[in-house]
Amino acid sequence: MEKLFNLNTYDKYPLFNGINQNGINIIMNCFKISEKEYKKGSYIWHAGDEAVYVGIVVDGQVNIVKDNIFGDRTIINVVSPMQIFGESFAISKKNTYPVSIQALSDSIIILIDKEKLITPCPVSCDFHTQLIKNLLGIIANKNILLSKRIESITKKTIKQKLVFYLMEEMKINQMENAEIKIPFNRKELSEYINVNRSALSRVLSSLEEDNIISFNKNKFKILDLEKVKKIMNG
Amino acid sequence: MEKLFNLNTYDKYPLFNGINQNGINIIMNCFKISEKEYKKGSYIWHAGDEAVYVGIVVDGQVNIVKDNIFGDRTIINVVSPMQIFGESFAISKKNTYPVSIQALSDSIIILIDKEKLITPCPVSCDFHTQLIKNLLGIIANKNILLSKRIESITKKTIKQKLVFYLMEEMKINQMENAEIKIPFNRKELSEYINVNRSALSRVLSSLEEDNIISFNKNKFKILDLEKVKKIMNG
DNA sequence: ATACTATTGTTGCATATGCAACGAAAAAGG
DNA sequence: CCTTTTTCGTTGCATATGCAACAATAGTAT
Repeated sequence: MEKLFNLNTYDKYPLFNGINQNGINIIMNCFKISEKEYKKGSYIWHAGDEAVYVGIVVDGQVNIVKDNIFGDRTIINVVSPMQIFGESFAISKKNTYPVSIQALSDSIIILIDKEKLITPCPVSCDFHTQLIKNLLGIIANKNILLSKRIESITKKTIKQKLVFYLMEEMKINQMENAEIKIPFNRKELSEYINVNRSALSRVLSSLEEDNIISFNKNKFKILDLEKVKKIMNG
Repeated sequence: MEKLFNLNTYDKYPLFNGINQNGINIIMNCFKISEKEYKKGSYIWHAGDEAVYVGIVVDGQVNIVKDNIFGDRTIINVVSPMQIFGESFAISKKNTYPVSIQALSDSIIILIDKEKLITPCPVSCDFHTQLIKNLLGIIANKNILLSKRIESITKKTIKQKLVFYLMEEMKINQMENAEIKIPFNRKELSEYINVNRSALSRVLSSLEEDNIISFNKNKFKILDLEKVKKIMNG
C-alpha cells in the first residue's frame, strides 16, 4: 500500500510545519514513523493504558471517548486527518491515558513515542527544534480554545453565552459589521455553549425579533453592536 | 536589594525543575534574567500589547484580568509565586495578549523573551532541553485541568457537577473511601463548577440527608459509591 | 469573654431553561 | 420529480436553580 503520509503531504500537518524535506526524512527515520491501519470500531488505545504515544490521524477519523462503569460512553472529541491526539496526556506527568481512542471509520494512524518527540536527538538538529516549537504551539492553542469555551459556558444566560461566542468568532474573522460564519449547526452550537437546542432556538428568535442579530443557517450578523455588548457584559 | 530568584530558590520553580546549578547559571545569563518590581495596582502588561514575554511571579501576586468596554473587569485568575503566566498567548500564533496582568500586591516579576525560551541556544545545551520539556509539561497540565473543569461544568445538574468534581479529586488523592480534601471553600467551589453558592449548599445538604456523602468544611467523604456513580452518569 | 467578620446553611420566590412533541423547511437520496 | 432524512423553529409544561435575605456557625481580633 502506498504510504499516505509522505514527502508530498507531510508539510500540511501542523506538527511538521516549517520543516524541510531533509528534516522530515531524518524525522521519519529517527522516529521510525510507520502508518498503522485500524478498522472501524477498533481501539488505538484504551483508557488506563500507559501514556507513551502521541497519535496523528493520517486518514479516517477517531473518537476520543470516555466509557463509564455502566457501559455508557461519552464522546469527548472527534479527531480528523492531520490532527494530533493524546499529546497533553503523554506530555504531562500522568502516566496513563484517561480516555480511549477508537477508530470512527477505517483509519490510518501514526504513533510517535513521546520521549523521542520531546527530546532532541544527540545530533543537534534544527528541525527537531521546530518540531517542538510546533508542538508547543499546538498545545498552547488548544489551551486558548479551551479557555474561550469556558468563558462562554460560564456566562449566566443563554443570551450571554451566545453573544459572547459570536463576538469571539467575529474577532477571529477580523471583520467588524460583516457576516460571521460559524463552524457549527444549531445542535453543535448548543452543545458547544452547553445549552438545550430548542432553548437556544428560542433565544435566537428573540434576539432576531429585537433586531439585535440576524442569521441564516450558519451565517450570523450583528445588527446592534451596542446592545450586543450590553448583553455580553451583564 | 537581594535577589529573590537565585541559586537557592530557583529549583522550586516548575519551569526550572530538574536543571542543575550550572544550567541555571547559564540560563540566567543567556536570558539576562532580571527581576522587576511592580507596585500594587500597576500593570505588567495590558491587553492588546504585543505578546513577547512569558512572566514568572517571584514574589507577590498578580491578577489576570479582562476589562470590558464599560470599565468593568473580570478577574480570570490569580497567579502566585513560582508560577508562570502568559505562556499560552506568547507561544501560540497570537501576537497580542488578550488579557492584562496587574500586580495584586507589590510584586517581583521575571519576564522572559518567548523566543529565547523556546529556541535552544546555539551551544547544544541539555538544560535548555529540560527547560522546554518543563514548559511543555506545564502547558499540557493546564490543558488537562481546563478539560476537567469543562467536563464538570457541562454536566447537567448541580448534583452531577459536584459529584463529578469530587470523584476527580478522589482520583488525585489516590485513596478510595478516604477523606477528600478539596482546595476550595464553598464560594470558590461554586464558582469552579459554575453554580450559585446557596444552590450548591442546598444540593450538598440534600446529598448529606440521603447519606450519599458527608462533609465538614473542605473535607468530604463518599458514603455510597454506587449511588454517587449513578448520579454522575445521569 | 466580647465583638466583629467570614463562611456556610436555609428558605421563599421568580424564572430561565430543559424537555418533549410537533410542524415547517431544507437537504439528501433515489 | 418524489420520498426520506436532517435541521431548525415553536410551544406548553415542569423544575432546577439563581437570587436575596436571613440565620447559624466558625474563625479572628480586641
